Amino acid sequence: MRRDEKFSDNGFEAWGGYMQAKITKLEEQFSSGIGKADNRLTNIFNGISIYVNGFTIPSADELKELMAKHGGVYHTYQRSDDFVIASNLPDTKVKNMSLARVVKPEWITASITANRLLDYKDYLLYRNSKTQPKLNFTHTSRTDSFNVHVNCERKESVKVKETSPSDGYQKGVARDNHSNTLNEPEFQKNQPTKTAADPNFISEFYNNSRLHHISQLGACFKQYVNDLRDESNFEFPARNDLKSRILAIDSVTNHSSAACNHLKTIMHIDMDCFFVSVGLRNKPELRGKPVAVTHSKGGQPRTKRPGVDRATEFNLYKQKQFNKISKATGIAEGFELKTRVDNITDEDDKFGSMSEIASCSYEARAKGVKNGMFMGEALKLCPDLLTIQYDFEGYKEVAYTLYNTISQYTLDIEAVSCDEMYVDCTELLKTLNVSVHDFAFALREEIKNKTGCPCSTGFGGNRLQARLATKQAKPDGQFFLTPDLVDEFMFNINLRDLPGVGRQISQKLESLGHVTCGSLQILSLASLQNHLGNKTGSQLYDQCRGCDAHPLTFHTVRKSVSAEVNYGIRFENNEQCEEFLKQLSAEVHSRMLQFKVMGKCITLKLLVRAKDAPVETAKFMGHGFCDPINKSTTLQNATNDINIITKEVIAICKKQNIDPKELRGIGIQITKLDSISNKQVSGPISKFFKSKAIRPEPQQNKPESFDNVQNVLRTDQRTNTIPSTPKKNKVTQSESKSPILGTSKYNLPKKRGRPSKSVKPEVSTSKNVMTKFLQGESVSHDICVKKEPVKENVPKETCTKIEPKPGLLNLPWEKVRELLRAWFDSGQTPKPWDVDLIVEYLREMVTSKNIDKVYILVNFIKRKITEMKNDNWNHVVNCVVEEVQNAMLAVYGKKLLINDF
DNA sequence: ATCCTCCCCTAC
DNA sequence: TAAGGTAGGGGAGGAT
Repeated sequence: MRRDEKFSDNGFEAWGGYMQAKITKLEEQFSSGIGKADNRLTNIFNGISIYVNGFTIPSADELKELMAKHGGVYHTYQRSDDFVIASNLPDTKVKNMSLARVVKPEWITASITANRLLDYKDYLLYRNSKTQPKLNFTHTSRTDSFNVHVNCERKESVKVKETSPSDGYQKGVARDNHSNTLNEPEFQKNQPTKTAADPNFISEFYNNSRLHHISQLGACFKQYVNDLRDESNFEFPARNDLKSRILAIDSVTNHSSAACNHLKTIMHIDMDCFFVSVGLRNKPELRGKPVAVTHSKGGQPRTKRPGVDRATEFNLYKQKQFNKISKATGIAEGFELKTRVDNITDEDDKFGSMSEIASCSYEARAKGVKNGMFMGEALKLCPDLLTIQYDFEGYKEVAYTLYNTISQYTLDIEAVSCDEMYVDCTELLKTLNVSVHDFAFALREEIKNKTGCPCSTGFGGNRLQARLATKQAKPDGQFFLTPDLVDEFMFNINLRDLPGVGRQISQKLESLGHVTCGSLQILSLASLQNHLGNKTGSQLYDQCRGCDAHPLTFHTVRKSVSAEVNYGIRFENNEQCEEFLKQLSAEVHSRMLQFKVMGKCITLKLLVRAKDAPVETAKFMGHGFCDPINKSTTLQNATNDINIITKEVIAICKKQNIDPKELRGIGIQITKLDSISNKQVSGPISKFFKSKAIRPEPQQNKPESFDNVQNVLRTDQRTNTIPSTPKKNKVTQSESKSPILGTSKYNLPKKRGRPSKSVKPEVSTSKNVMTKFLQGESVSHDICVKKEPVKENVPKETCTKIEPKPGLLNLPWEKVRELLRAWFDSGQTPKPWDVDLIVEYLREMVTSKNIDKVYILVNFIKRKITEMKNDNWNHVVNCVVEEVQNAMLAVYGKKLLINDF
């Protein structure tokens, strides 16, 4: 039923009929069996609807029955004689219902967003009010949605009366573990959306934040590559399979191997419009159409919020941007700035949405839509743009599959993000003895089959070339930028497309008259450096010629941990602000535990509404035009103590003397990190042999990857970081390998996997003890200290030589590395006897001609110690290397290849 | 010269 | 409505 006519003041009755029509339509949809009942009910009712008795709508029981009939758990609530509330969302939404009981006429607000619930809430306010506000009804035929605008002065802000726990809802109401918040004051200022003053804001916000997910997932895969390289024996049996698949390709090229044997071949691989591709896996009917992933559902106009002044706010952005460029280049006029707010209209226009597009399909890109663009502008460019929801679980799943696919062929991987990586294919291509094109074809095919998503690959002699090649290859293609092509290829590349050249630098260069690489090649190195600084200048000088000296980094070391929220920050008073700082500190603290780091430097980042900026932001709940404030404290010692962090952060904040009402963004960053295990005491290697005997039941703890899982799979509950669930004991190592999917609902068949080493039963027992022991070792410091000291810790200085000298030879060799890692992480000065133990082990490996393992171990040791940058340890490397080379010369007459790190 | 601190910029 | 996070590199300018 469509209602294009404007409603009069008695429109509520008609609206009751309208809702009835919706219910009827809903029933039709159910009987025709389209989609899932849950979704549709949510869409139609939008969480909650209030029905006023007297209209031709179902009674409470009828409604309950109706909803129950269509599946899902729905609850109805008889709230009073006047009306019935129905909800399919238990608990949190239930809180809203008490509103109906605390209606007072003076609470009517000046302008009310009119989505279902609020329509009727406001109706109720209206009904009880004496002021008789003027009502405007609008109906959007495009989305078939219905808005009501209540035009009335607000007399005072809403205060909600707290109800007693037994009051206000029936028995049998489903509650989840947040039920204690059921009767908390809920309805602030008649605002439908939570602000940061709400107790669950942080987790809810992070659950919905695309940038948060991108960032966390990216970090997760960097760690994953670290872990894989640490644990790997660098054997890649799956290569055989790949090779046979390549040979089976019909058009396999007959020239073998890479074009340039002596040069490196770098591959860059990137999923095509990742979020969209993942979203379309189950929506084949949308393929080939312009699709975007965004929170916005479409082009329905929003109700104007009072106080919003988009023109003023956008001008401020633009002016600031202009000032920056002209200051940097000395050019004061004559260039035109384009910003992404240029094409945004007012809120109540259908092109006024400021929801950001996370990813859009190539069909949408063809019309000019870009990632990061606001929905309003995108709709102008592409009126038939379709939107789909985020699927954060799906992204993890696909990304994990991508990484596992590549890593079964090589671990020379630099993880860029969840959908993108560089791979050094030099050795792989040489071993396979296939052409770049055939390799790329087979690989892309495999990824497409496994994930259902297309990807593109670019190849070149360095990371820059590979990356630009990928851009050329997209979508769903591959491109090999061979050396003979480089010069011509580079000439036409847009400067903006160079990695590292963003908005500021490209605008600067443009104002200097350069848009393409070819053009920039005219500039001298000195002149570039003059404009952009030393490093940036020389990097750009190289880049525009297709050169890039940066090697891939396969192993990353985290340098900072931070958490920030620049959305929904609207505080009434200092208490709310302080409470939020506490919560954010807790978030940072939990991440520090997860990454096992402590930090020395604490930075508080604040966004404060700029003086001239409108109080209401153009973007709903956004931060608007702000002045940034960053203040930091450096502590004496590194810490991960939540109390210290909280205290410092609150102290810094107070010092700034900022009106909490003006705050729009808050972040906490910890830098100058130390690995937490560096703070441990006692030498793990020697200790292990002792502890095996005297420690019957070692502490158990989940493997590190579970932290990642917990954190990344975060749904609503904030997990403490070191839980010990009995079930997790049983998780095998191979299961826990996935940083993402290890625990849970995804029981993806584990296709990846090194051939398991044959392990004898008794060794297996010791392995178990060992594993647990080492995990116990890596429990974070602040937990350790609270526990009763473990026996071995007591005589730590006398924890000397291993008495019944067992040697490392009895251990499975991959365990040796675990042991080594624990040793490196012990934070102690290395003991000579431990060094002897290693040397003896390596000598033995050389004599028994286990060179591949010696190679891995020695390089592992060298890399680890190089990373430590600790002089005490450097001599260990020298000693080990020297002894190993001596043995090598003795046995083989040659030295072992040792890498530089 | 080299380091530290406070930014700005870029990338996903 | 909307969910504008997070990590790393590097420049400017002052302290050592």
